[in-house]
Amino acid sequence: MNIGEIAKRAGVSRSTVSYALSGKRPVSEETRWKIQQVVDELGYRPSASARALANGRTSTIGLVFPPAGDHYTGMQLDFIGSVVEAAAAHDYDVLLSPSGVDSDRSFQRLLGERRVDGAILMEIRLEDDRVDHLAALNFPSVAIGRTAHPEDGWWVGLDHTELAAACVHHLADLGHRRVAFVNRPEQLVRAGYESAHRGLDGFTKAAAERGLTVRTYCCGDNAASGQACVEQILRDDPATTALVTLNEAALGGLYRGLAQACRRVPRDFSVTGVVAGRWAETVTPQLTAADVPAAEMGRRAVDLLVERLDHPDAPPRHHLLTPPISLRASTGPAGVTPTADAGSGTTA
Amino acid sequence: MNIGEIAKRAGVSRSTVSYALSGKRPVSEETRWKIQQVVDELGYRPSASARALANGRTSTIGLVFPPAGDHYTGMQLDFIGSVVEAAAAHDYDVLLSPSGVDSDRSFQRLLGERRVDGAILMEIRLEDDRVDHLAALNFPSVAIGRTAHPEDGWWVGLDHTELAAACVHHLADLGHRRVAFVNRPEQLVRAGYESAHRGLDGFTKAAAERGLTVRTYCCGDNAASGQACVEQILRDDPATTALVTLNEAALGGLYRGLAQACRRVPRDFSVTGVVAGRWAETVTPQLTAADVPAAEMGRRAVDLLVERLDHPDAPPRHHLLTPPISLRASTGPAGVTPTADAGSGTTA
DNA sequence: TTGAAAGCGCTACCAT
DNA sequence: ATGGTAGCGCTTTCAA
Repeated sequence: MNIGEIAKRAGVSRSTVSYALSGKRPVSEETRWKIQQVVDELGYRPSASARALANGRTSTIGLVFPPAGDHYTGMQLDFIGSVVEAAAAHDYDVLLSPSGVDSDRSFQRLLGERRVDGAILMEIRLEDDRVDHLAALNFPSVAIGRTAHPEDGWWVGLDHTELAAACVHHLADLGHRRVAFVNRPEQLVRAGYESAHRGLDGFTKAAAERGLTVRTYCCGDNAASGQACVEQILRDDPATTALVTLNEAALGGLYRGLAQACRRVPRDFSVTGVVAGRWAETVTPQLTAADVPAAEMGRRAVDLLVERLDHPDAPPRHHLLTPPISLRASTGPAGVTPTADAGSGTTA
Repeated sequence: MNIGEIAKRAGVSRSTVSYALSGKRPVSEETRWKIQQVVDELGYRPSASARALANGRTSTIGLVFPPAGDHYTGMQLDFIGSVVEAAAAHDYDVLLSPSGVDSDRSFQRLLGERRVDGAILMEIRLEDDRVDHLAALNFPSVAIGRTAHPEDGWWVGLDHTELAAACVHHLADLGHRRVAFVNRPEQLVRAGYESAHRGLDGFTKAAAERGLTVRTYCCGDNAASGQACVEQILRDDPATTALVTLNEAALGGLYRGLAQACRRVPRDFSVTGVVAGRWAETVTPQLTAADVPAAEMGRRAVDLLVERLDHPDAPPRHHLLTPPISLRASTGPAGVTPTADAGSGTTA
């Protein structure tokens, strides 16, 4: 059933039906009522394809996120959820595109076939061909994260440098002198992931500033890798008393590794990092961490995109967030020097 | 740029360009080459809206999942991820719709405006108006989960009854006599969530069969609720020595509650349930559980849907999965009767 | 092997 | 306040 059918039954022209429904032109009370009557009776809804073709807008935004290498992290889930709900609030639907790079089929479809009015990009790299490509096309998009050249882009990001530094200062204030850094997987670091690089930077600089002895590690996005990573850390330097991590998915494994090495948290060993709040609260003891405000970021990204869609020539806007560290239960004062054999007691 | 432009530059008609691109009609080698040349040069891609309007297919499938009440669980993430990737493999895009019920705006848009060729439904209720509605319309869809009347539907589901029963038998075999059941939030149970109901059924029947003393609880989808739930369990019956849970998101809190009540897992207390594998592995000790094969289920759902889209009159198909329990480290023989004061030692 | 043209269902301009 | 109609860009019949 189409608009012509409605027009016929209501005894008016198709354009009148269109206007009555869109409200883009005044329609007499009586006519409007008659049309609404027919529409309700038949349960008519205009075809999205036809409308998109006619007015050039799809009322859909694309959400571009990388294909699961290993799998997805909880934070990604939070982003997806918040973006979808924020978009729904603006009456936009969300089309998912698992694309890590510019050349992915799905990404090309999104843009080339004009399936969406705008896009939100996740998992930004410092040099990101997707961002560059969209910028070159002046295609409306907002990044969750920022590249090495964020000046004139649209994005909402986290100040990972600052956050990682805050973690270091927190630990240093507690007296820790030998601290490890647990990053995302090496593959992602090599790919230039923003959070991994800026986080590492912030950690390294702050540690130097405080005169700490540090070691840095990459770690797979899963519990087993986290456990292995802790074993490696304690093997490399049994005197390590704390760690900072960006790797949410490894967190459970990090805790397990510590437990098996008989390092009690936070008595013998402090753990902190940058992690979405609700995941920080699932571990015991709960993680003291800079809480990634994923829901807020997703919402803001959508708001920014909608603004950009409504005002094609608006100047670039962005939000850089620096959430505070939430003090929970995983950090404490550095105790007496841990005995070396506590470290060597690690089980395989 | 449109197909007419390509036709002009290639010196052929628009229909020839269309056929050259779709391959639905033979085109001379020479002509095809010329067209491809122009297409590549201009980077032409046909408009998805125009194509959808012309041939009635959007090459998009809808993924309907409930709006985050509290938030999303890890399992939901796994489903979303696997559905998106499986769809991409079939060259379908995925449109997300956060709709709990039939009447949600987003759900109505999906169907009424014909934005998608078919849909995959998550979080099925025993009586689910979305499923009924789609069935009545004969709209191609596949449910992840099954209603109370699954006979002639398309779905891929988990045998929660069997799975929960298997957990009970496992515990009973280990000598546990007093076992608690930790379900999803009461709100979801009331709404009729399939997994919550069938799981509870399976638990109850198997426990009766084995002559166990049981108590059942509802629990919010987060760590704090899990912790509170364990406290309640030990308060209600300090002699409880094991629990079965379907509540993945509460798992960390369950463990924490146990730790704070000084019940060591698995020495003093056994924990098991139905949980996606990778989440079972993030807790310490790792959870012995029936692993929800989320990735496989998502993939199968897409395969089923694509089959249904390709063969509109194919008879209903479905998959009922019963994954085995993966023995990890959270269950053990029931020990000596726990002392009552271990329970009363619970902190608030 | 190719072309012409009639839609697909809607929007929005131009009339009245 | 309303109607007629020309597109939007593609697919697909019908003809040649």
